[in-house]
Amino acid sequence: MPKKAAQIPFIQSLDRGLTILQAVATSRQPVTLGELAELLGVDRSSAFRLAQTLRRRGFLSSPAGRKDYILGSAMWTLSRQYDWSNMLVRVAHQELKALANGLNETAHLAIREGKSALFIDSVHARHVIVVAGQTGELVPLHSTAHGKALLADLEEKDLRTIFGAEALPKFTKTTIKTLPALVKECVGIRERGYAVDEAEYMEGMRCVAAPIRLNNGMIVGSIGISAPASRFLKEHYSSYSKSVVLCARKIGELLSTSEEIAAQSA
Amino acid sequence: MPKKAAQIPFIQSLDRGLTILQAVATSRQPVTLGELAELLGVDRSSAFRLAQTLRRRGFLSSPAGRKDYILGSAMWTLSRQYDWSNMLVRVAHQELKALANGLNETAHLAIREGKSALFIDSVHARHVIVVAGQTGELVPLHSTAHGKALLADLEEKDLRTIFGAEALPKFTKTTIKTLPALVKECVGIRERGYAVDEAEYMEGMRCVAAPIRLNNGMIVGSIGISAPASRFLKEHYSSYSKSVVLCARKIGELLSTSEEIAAQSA
DNA sequence: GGATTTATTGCGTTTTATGCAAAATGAATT
DNA sequence: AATTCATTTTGCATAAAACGCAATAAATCC
Repeated sequence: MPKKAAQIPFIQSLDRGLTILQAVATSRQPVTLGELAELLGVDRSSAFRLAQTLRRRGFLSSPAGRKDYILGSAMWTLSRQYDWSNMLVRVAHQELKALANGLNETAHLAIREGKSALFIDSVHARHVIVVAGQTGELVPLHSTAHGKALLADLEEKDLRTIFGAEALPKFTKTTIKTLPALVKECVGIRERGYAVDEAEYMEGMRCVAAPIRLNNGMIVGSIGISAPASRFLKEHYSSYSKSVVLCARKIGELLSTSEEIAAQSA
Repeated sequence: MPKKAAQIPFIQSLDRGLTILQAVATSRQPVTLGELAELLGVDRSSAFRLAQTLRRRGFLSSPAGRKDYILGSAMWTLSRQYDWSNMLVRVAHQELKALANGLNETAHLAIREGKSALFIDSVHARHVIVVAGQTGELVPLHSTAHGKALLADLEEKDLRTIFGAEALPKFTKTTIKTLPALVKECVGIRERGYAVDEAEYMEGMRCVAAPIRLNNGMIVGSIGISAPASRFLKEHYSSYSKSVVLCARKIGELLSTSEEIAAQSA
């Protein structure tokens, strides 16, 4: 068999360590040494030394008095202190630009922050007066396309945790008023793949947004197009949403840089 | 380096890979190969292969068209899907028990979840009627000792993000009413190291809680003691708070299991 | 208390990670 | 466009380190 010349060099023991990390992270139970050894197909002693290395650095930890492994605080610290939004901006900016220029309207990139959606990047089309959504702006989750796209996967109980028992703040006639209505909206978004905003936050504004998903499905942000209803007509929804969904998918793929693993030989 | 002579076996290349991860995570800029090589004190080619291994697995990634490294989505996924509260319960339960038994009152462990504090574990003292705070209960952040302890490090703008512009929900006469008042309260908590609840959520209940911090200072949970004011007198604050703060610190140390594996003997 | 499982350590051997050097790539300068 | 300089990437021989084996220690189970 002709082997692909471009074999990515890789460090076995580091790779094994990462496998351990992922195994421990995805297991609901603490993971024992034996399980790790079997998973990697190596001797217990090897698994032991790998796990010890991870523990020394705080990437793994053991429940008090136990020998098996759980994730350590280093993982927690690392992921929390890292500026993920910055990474998202970097990766998505090109696509955002392409989207805005392709449709000649303003495109936004948003993430969830607390009980709001936060615009972390935007590209304004040329010759178009900017009407809304500066970078850095916080908007409600339940009354904007971006916000709803970010909520798309949540169940009723999760939504209740976020919004509590109070009535949802009302901004316009079309703002979603109740939690059950929001739940239904989320189902629709999951089915269609995108969310719309029919002047639900600002009068006279329309918006389409799609959730950006990692390859495991997790929603990490949203991308969308907004414009005054005078220019963004109802008949545009079909084509705009297609572009937005495609763009969101592309960004998701860019974020999930695990393509090369498939190219491996057995 | 005055590092403890470690008989702990460790895998060099895995350890180096972890160093890379941490370096990339703590850098605000993408990190170049040269920087990694220098940091590790190895040849560029070695750093290259380590970084490639991390990238293959999605732990690192490169900005579009660039060669330097940023954190990859695997880190994101891992830390998000892991059940951190479960880990916290495991690590803290012994201490929680000791605290409750030592003071003979109910002790709680809480984390922040959205705009609420969530009780994830509790130990009830013997012979004491349980009055509040079952595991799984959600309570407001601004009107409970646990909630305020969890907010302690936030600045005004962060608090505004969480609570929005609306008035803070009022539960009792003593509930904190305004955001500026909450900001001031947070400053006090940072100085004292603990938060108190003077019947701010439930009439007739007192509570002391302290933030649990990782060794880098990040608040990841809170621990505290609650009881009816009839039994938890004002003059108890001094001693109770001392115990609670100590307990929080101990849990924080247990979570930050960076080096002290040697201490786990016998 | 003995037996069985699981975790840990020591050691010789083989694998593998490494540094070197050279090739490719890319950026900057003229 | 040609040349330089810097950085990334590949090939390879060798030193180093990771590995499995086997022995020992610690836990767990009867």
